[in-house]
Amino acid sequence: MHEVFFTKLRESITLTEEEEAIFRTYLLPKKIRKKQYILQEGDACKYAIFVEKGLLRSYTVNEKGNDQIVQFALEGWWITDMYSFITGEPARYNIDALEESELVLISNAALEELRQRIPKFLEFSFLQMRSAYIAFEKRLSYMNLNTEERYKKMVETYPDIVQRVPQHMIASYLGLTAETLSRARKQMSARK
Amino acid sequence: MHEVFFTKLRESITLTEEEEAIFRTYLLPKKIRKKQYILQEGDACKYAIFVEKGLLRSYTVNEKGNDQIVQFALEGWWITDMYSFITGEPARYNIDALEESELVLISNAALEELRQRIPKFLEFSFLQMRSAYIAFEKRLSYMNLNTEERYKKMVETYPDIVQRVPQHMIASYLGLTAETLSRARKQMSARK
DNA sequence: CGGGCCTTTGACTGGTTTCAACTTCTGTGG
DNA sequence: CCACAGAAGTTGAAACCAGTCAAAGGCCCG
Repeated sequence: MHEVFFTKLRESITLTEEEEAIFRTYLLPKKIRKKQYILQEGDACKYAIFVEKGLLRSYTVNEKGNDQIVQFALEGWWITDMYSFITGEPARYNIDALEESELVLISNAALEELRQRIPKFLEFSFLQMRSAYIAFEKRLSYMNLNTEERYKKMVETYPDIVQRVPQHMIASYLGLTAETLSRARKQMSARK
Repeated sequence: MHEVFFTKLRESITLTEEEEAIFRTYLLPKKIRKKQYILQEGDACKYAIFVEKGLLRSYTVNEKGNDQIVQFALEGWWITDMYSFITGEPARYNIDALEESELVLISNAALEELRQRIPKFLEFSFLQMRSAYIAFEKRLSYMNLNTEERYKKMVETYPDIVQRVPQHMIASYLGLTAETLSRARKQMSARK
């Protein structure tokens, strides 16, 4: 149970048996099917979601009715509407499953208690947040590249996501239309 | 000395006199003139920079020779090339002063020691990082808006920056050319 | 086998960039 | 204190890239 979760944790910090036991009392396992929502826009985002298995995405729907994918989350990744999660405001994102998935849910209160009770976990949280920050910074810098370069970066950074996700969702994640990405790919393969 | 720095700190956490004294031993004050570099692409980014007074920017120069502004930093803000700062890799950003500025520099080793010695500071760091993360997420979502909306968001989010920074730098920060922003502004004022 | 989703392709449109010229503003040195 | 050079902002015209709309073909799953 929660194997990936603890493996991931042990990569950065060492937990005693007691600490691990404390942890377990806060974790909420959950399985969801493909296309099932775990969060819908407007609801309060009560949980941070850790992906044990499967693949999720968060996205918003803009005025024109198009999805804009904010994030993907594979095995070992976290996903949530961070703002809603910590403020309690209604969520601006939807989160749903692109594959059948196994999740671990944790509430904000639980995380706060854990950070309090297990100082090493506070450190872990800091490091995680810092990595996420850097990833975002990188991604933002890619938004100035042209279509082709942007797609290339995506493929080299997250080859597994590109493989497992429909192409039009990759396009959405990159801020492109499905058509534009399709054409860019065609050109790339023609040149090669 | 370092007034803004400690004010900012005290907004989130309470420090004893000893703790504050410990802090001071790690801080490196520095004044720089307008247009002066504090970090250049290729050098290792040794310091996280806290702005006591003034205004800095970080930016990259792309293949075409255009600046791309990554971040601005006003009084009370942090700025650094986070990736270079924590890995020691050569920096990918330049950081320079847009106004005469007073800074506080801290090395990564110093921050690590401080987080170790003063647990409250670890918590502070976590919270700061989390806020920065949310800000980035928000900014990324604005990149899908059209020119006018993007500029409006900028004005409402950071009115002080818009006031103090040349317009073509705002354009760069928003991922636009100076000409496009100029035209958008003209249209906006014509309609009003 | 059929339906729905996904991808591709074409024609058209529109917004942004690019390049160049001109004006306005600003700061500096004579 | 004025003159001048450089930086910043504006405007126009042309080229280009991505978006939009529409349609067709492919593929997977029930």
